[in-house]
Amino acid sequence: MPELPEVETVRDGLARHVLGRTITSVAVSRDYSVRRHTGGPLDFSGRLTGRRLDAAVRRGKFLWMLLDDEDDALMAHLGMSGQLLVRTEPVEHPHLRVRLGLDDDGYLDFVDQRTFGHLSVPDLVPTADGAPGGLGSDRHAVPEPVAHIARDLLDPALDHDALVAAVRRRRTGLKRALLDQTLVSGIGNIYADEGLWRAKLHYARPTETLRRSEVERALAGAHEVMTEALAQGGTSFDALYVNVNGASGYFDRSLAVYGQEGRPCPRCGTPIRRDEFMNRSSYSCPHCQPRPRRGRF
DNA sequence: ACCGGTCCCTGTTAGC
DNA sequence: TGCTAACAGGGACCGG
Repeated sequence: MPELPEVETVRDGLARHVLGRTITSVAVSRDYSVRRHTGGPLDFSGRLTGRRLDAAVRRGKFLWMLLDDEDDALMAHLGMSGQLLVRTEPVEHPHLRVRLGLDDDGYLDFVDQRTFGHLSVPDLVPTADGAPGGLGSDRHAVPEPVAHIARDLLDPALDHDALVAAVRRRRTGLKRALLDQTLVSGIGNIYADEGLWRAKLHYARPTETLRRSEVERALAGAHEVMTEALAQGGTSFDALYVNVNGASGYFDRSLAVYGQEGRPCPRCGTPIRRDEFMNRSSYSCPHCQPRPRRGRF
């Protein structure tokens, strides 16, 4: 599934391929894919037709394109299986949900197998801290639905010390905190597990008992995995999501614990364990990441 | 204000 | 072989 590095790759691809293009037509083939747009599918199409795509911006896994320097934007969340594909021809696709026709006779297609992703055209609101809304634009504004989403680890305007302090003020498990979008955005299940393994910390460590240095290690671990994934996967915009299941080459080669139940830990050889966690899975090394006596899940 | 549980979707895979 | 159930998971939402 697209995690932050993949979304950043898409953002970069949009910035290089469709910036400055004007939308000439909008076709919504699945209403559910625009369910977050308040005015419905017709309003969605109406608000986009004739608009120029001016900048591609990202915060966490939210992505948006500014429209004509005005106070709204085309916003996308790719969910688990969403893809934004730049086409020169109207290619048929079984999971095509929205197609934007562009004034260079090309297309921007939103393809989404599992339809957890969505598009909308929300209004922009000023950022609370007066800094740029995200990566890709200097404009101090974000789409309204993104206003409560925290900055991510790759954001230059992220207040790192404040984040560490906020995590330690929480009374929850460490992994829950890492996944909490209102604390820090863009860390998904895979990156949380991989980051915690690098930091040698168990996911259920209670946040209120963590040392500052331990929180910093956990964040550094997640940052490291993201940076490496970005460096390896960030070159081919069109080919990135050819595999619908989202398994990029990076994940095939580089995962230490995620999905590796029973396989040896790359560091110590102990078989990786899998636990039920928040109705999904957590993978960790029983030796490198000892379970706390009183864990918070 | 904070915290944790539930649900939304659909294609693939595992199991009977 | 054909069916069902489990699984993948970010974020909105809701109740405590």
